[in-house]
Amino acid sequence: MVRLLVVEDEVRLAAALQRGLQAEGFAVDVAATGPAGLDAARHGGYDAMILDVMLPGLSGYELVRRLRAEEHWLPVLMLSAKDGEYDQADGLDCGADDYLTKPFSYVVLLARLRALLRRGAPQRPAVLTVGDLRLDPARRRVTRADAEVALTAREFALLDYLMRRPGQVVSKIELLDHVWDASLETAPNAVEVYVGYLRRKLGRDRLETVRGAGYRLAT
Amino acid sequence: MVRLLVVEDEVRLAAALQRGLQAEGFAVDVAATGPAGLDAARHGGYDAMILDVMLPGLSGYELVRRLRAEEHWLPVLMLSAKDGEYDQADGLDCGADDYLTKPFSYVVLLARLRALLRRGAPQRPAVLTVGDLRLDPARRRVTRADAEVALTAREFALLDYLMRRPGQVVSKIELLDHVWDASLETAPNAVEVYVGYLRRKLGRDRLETVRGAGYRLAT
DNA sequence: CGGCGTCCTCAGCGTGTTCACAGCGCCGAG
DNA sequence: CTCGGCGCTGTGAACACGCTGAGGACGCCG
Repeated sequence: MVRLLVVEDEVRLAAALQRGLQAEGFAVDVAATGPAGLDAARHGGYDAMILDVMLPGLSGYELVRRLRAEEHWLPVLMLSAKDGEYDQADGLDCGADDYLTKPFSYVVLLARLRALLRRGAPQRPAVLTVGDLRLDPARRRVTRADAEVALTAREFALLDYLMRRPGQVVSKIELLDHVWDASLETAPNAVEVYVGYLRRKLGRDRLETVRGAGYRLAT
Repeated sequence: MVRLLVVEDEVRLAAALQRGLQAEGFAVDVAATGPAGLDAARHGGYDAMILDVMLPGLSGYELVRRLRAEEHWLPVLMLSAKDGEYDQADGLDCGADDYLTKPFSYVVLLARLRALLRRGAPQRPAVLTVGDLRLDPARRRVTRADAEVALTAREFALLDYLMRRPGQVVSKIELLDHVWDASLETAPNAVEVYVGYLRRKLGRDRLETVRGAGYRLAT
């Protein structure tokens, strides 16, 4: 499953992109602001990003620059209403991999996107990393300090969810909603049980419990 | 009808903005000082605010910070003569949604404003900061002078409520209503007890008691 | 059909949290 | 100075929360 991040503040365009790309078989997440996009790109384990230049909070240019400065090599396809030579040059200079001006043909977008994915990013780690924990969503593999850890489906889903929110407190209800899908039918105790399993396999202190609030993955 | 609030003390610029934006079909009110702007933003039911940083009475940074602390999520476009990266970062950290440096192009202002309105009000609870106290709701972490402070659920909720109203006197009844949810069943003494706990952990002089009225978080 | 792995419930236990209580100190009024 | 009221705090008991081992239900595979 190829995972894409669309950073676009115009709601209709974002929704259209999401629908279209999902129909092509991509998993698509959308961020609506510069800061939100930067954060998602940092931690989300995406295969590529489609990035608008005009964003609230942080421009697309600045977003790519910061991303590259932090040595994230995620392929970036920039979208812009401007079409001056200078603007394109600016975008590419900032570290984008390709540049498309609005209005653009959807077919062209798809073609360029595929080209980008084919090319890939040389140094790209398509895995989530937190401390010495690594989780590869595609291969469904988890390693801790380079040693493989065998997880069941549920354990994997739980760890996956937590690793996408490192350092944040996640409530049991939230976990039931997103990892279990059926919060009403499952007792919150199930979460405690599975946190226990993960702790046994990953180390006692990786998962902090915040009494009365939820759990937090230590960064 | 889209309603805008312009907070700008420079009369000529304020008038020019008002005229220009009205010509675009917006309803525009102007406030000339920080306190007046804060008050208008609180109670005016505006769709967005254009906010100068340099203001008499209360800086634009501080204004946004207070607004966000009170959980008003009105889109804010900041205007500033400074253009250092740090100033921008400061503005955005305080909770502004976009930032424009003077002198700015009127067309750019309009475009950004529209982008802001398109997106609507953000649901972004940033970190609360009062003095050297920092409270991060998402991570559920509290630090005092960069040292982490461990709080129980109740202590955290109490501090959270007070930090959203820095410098204001909050009565025990109000605290029982909002932090305890069951004011009838709990004695007001519980508040005194927990204020005591917080004082022990955060420092004696952070929480002032206003005899006969309530408590106030020192700014 | 039996063995196996996974998922989840259940009940008991330890522990941290919450809060009532009561005595005391401080502050302001008279 | 005295007195009353308000707020502070140490003590302790009830309680809620989260952890864990045991085990039942279910599906899968030989």
